[in-house]
Amino acid sequence: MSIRHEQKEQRRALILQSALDLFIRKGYGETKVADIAKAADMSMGLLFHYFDSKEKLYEELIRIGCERLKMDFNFMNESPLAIFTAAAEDLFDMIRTNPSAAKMFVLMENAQHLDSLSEDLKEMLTEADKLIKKSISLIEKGQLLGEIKQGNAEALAVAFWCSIQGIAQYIALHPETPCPNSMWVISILENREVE
Amino acid sequence: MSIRHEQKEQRRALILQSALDLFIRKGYGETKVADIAKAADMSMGLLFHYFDSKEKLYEELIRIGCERLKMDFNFMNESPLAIFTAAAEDLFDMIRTNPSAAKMFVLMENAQHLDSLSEDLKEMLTEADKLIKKSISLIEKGQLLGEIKQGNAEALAVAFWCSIQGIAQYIALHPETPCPNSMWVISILENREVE
DNA sequence: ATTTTCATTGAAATAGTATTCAATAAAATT
DNA sequence: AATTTTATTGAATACTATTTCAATGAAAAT
Repeated sequence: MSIRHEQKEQRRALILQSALDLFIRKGYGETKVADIAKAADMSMGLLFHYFDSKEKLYEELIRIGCERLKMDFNFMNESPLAIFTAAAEDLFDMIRTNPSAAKMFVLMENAQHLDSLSEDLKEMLTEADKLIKKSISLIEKGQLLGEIKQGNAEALAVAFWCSIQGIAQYIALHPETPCPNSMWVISILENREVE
Repeated sequence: MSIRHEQKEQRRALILQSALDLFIRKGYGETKVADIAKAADMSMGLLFHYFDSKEKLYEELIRIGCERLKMDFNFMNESPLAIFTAAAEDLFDMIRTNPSAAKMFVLMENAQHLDSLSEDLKEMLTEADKLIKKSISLIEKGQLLGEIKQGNAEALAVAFWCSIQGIAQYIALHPETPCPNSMWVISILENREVE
């Protein structure tokens, strides 16, 4: 059980990789099974030997994405701005060093708006929105401390997370581009008034 | 020639509006003509009375988007940072006041990665990338003047424009959310070192 | 009032895609 | 070496989505 077993894993991985790239470039619906098979250099028939359906393949990708991208930022002892700084650094490191992680990031975002998705998967995916909601109170705390600039806390949270999202998306689609510095998005939050 | 003529315009507008919303939420491929017809409360047959095909409908939206969103930032006399500030203000005003403009913004971004699109439309759409390229020299100028922080100019341009893109996308999909302040994304570029 | 035009529909035709399957070749097991 | 298992393909099938069309009714023109 060696040659076959190894090849099986490799092929599965190749399919997943090709599909991920196509899904984030063209979207789920415009990506045809034929496209994926072609990108992975195999017949459509064989692809269905590895995955029951296009949807199952997609769901597998989301499951992998959930694994990799799960991150809580619950360092209760640190200051709010330090928590955001650490989170941004982690994400940008991931985006910079691991191209497929950046792609995953985009996939997860896109998947949220897809109707035909099993309920348990949808639940996993509402993370992003929760991230914004969870940030609000942290931002308010930082504003009291004078670390974070004044303004509507929800709008600040949206600005911060969506900037990262937008940048991740660009880097995922244009991997050769120099990756921005994580501190640059921190300046969205940072209060630079002199007290 | 009044009742019919008015209704015709209204229906066309309603189709375009419904389609735009669906396209940015679900993507082109996952949006079925049946969905659009249902959202616009008419039969599929009638939809095809107004538009020759799903693709033509999509192209019409892009054409409208190009009209509305065309903007050069060629104020050669102003300082680089002032130019970026003005551009960000314009865009955020648009996003804040006109929900369908925000949606257009997202549509245009998504459309770039769509294969099946006539060449002339594709050409109109490469704007966004050009925007980043055009910004680079302006950023370098600002860095020399000390207005804009140090760092790779292309990466700064990506950070700036993609942040706006990410925020616009979120607001388009969640119109009830409070809109971030345009100055917040300017702080991505702004140099706050004391000279 | 009659005719013409056109908005509208639902169903039928067409086209496009996902999925299955029977046949084959190659690897593993006996 | 013979047998079983499984990877692989290309064609057949089932399914889904788009597009066309003939029929109907309502507005406009005569």
